[in-house]
Amino acid sequence: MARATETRRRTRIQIEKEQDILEAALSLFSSKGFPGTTLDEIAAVAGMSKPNLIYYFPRKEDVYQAVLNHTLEDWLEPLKALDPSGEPLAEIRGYLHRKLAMSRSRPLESRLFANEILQGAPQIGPILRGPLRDLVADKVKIIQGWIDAGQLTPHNPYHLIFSIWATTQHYADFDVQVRAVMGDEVDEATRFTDADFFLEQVFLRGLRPD
Amino acid sequence: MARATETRRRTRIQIEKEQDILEAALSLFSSKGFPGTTLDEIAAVAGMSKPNLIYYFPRKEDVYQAVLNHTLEDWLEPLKALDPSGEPLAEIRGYLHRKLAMSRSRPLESRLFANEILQGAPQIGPILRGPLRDLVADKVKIIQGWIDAGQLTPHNPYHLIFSIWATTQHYADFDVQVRAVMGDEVDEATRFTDADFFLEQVFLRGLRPD
DNA sequence: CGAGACCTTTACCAATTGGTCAAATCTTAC
DNA sequence: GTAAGATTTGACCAATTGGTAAAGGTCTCG
Repeated sequence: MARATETRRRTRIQIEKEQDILEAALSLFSSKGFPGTTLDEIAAVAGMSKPNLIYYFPRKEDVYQAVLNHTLEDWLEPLKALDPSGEPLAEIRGYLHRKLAMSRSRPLESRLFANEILQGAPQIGPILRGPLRDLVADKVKIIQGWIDAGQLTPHNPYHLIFSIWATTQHYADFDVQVRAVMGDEVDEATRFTDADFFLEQVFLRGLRPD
Repeated sequence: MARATETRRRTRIQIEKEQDILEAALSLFSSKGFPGTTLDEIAAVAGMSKPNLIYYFPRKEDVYQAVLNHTLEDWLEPLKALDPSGEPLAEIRGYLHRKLAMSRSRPLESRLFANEILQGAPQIGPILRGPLRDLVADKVKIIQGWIDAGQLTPHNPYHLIFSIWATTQHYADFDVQVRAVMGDEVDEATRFTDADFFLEQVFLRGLRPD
């Protein structure tokens, strides 16, 4: 046995192949969801036979779980970087900016999570109710502090965070719709530049105290 | 033959059973996606045998297509109701309100579309690029008119519409995450009231001209 | 009522899918 | 170089799935 999770030191081949598998799986799971993706497809995209894939990840769920975990850390990074000692409006603008940049650079990851959550978060439910919840609670406290200090217009910080998630991820998750509605003549750079400008304007004007 | 789409007048039983099927299918497709839903499940929830289900909808895709079509009209209604002759900020507040109310009253429909678009809109792609695109273009023109008249802060109306879609649908599509993060002690009414208040504040402050 | 259309089900099927197994091949550390 | 361990694959399997066939039961309308 040479399972990925084994205590035994990981082989060169093991590292490479697992990487190939995770890449293939991300691309498939993110666009077709868990039930819509087959092991045969993943194996084909990863350039190996199905039994070989199963040699590295014994069950389909293991592949999926691995892809989720592999992505999760990066996903929380933008929010973690919100700095309590920074200037409130600048911090929020920074967060907005990082999150939107993430939607542009990592749309597959965004859609992977969107799929997972849409289906009721069967795998990452505990993470949402644990680490994510704690992280958000922490940042909410920071934002509330800014509000109490009169540096932001009073509002419910939870909904501010949800709104930032929603608006920024929209450009990754609903990319097909955005392009269908705007027309393909609007290129990616323009789309994201305009979105950034719009969101910054609305949120900053909306939050700046009188 | 007694196909749903036949020119023959529809039977009482036909109407009832098709309704049962569409309800069952909506509930399943919206939470498990197209590939994750089986005909056996739909039939079971609809209270009939699989061949009986197939009698009404010969192929799985037909059921899915029917659910989508059945929902589509209602889905576009809130945006259609945006009135060119109304007061700009009141119209936008009204739209925001209707759309959020929709997320609350029809979360299954919201998740159905989210699933469909996430997977690349294989079925409703043409609708997005046709009727939806035209409808949005029309409303964008109206909003642009308000901007030109100095009644709204200058911005790109496309992104305003996307932001309203994103923020309001978030409470339906990512309901599991919202509840996980806020904790279940925050009840639905509070959640939606607070969201409504927050969104209204941010968007109206963000759009009101100086 | 009764005939014809409509509805429903049991039994079945071929294809796909996640996963197993044993044998063959390749790597690596000595 | 070689042996032990790691990797890879072809052949295979049971379960599930979308869908068919045929025959029995039910509704409706004159």
